[in-house]
Amino acid sequence: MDLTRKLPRAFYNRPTCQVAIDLLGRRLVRAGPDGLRAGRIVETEAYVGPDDRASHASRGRTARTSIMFGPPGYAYVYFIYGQHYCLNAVTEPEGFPAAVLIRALEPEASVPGRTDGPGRLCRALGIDRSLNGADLTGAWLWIEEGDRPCEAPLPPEQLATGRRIGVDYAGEWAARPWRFCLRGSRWVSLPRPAEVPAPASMNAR
DNA sequence: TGCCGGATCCTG
DNA sequence: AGGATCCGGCAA
Repeated sequence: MDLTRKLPRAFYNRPTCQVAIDLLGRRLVRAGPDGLRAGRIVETEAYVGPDDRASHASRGRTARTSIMFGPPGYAYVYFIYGQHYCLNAVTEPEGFPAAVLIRALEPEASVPGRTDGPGRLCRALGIDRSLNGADLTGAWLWIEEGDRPCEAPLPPEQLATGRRIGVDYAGEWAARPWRFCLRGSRWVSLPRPAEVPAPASMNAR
C-alpha cells in the first residue's frame, strides 16, 4: 500500500487536539534546493483558540498571528529567541485561531542533524520564514499519510500525553495535557512525557 | 520609540 | 545555569 498521499485540507479542519494526535506517525516532507528531506512526526502540541494564554493568538489578530486566524492546512512559521524557527500546521475553520506545533521527527534518509525539538527540526529540514503561509497540500512543504491511511486514527495505545513545554507563564493553560507523543519513540524531545493514558479533558476548550 | 520577554538550543 | 540575539507587542 502506498501511503505517500498528501493529507487533504479537510484533515486540518477539525478540533486541534484531534489533529495534533492524528498527525503522529505522518510524514513531513520538505522539497528544498537540495532535494527532498523528510521525517516521521513523533511529537506535537495543540494551541487552541483565542482564550489559550499559551498561544500567540491570545493577544488577538496581529500581522504575525493572522495566519493562525486563516483557513486550515497552511504553515505558521515563527522566529523565536533571536535564533530559531518553529513550524505549525493551522487548524480549524477560518476565523478560529488554532495550530499544531510540530515538536519532533524521526529522521528519514538524507536529513542532516537532529530533529528532536521544534527549532532543530526546522534547521534540519531547511524551514524558515519564507515558508510562513505555505500551503501544506502544496509543492514545497507537505504532510503525507505516513504510517497509515488518511482516515485511520492513531491506535490509542500508541499515544502519550503531557503538559506543553516552555509555556509556564500561561498559568492554568500550561497544565493542560496538550502535548502529544508517539509512545516509546526514542526521537521525542526532552523531557519525555509520562506514559499514561490521555485524560478526558484533552478535548476541552 | 524604547523596552521587555519569548511555543529554544548550546555551552560551560 | 546562563547566554545568545532578533522581533513582536505594548506602553509611553
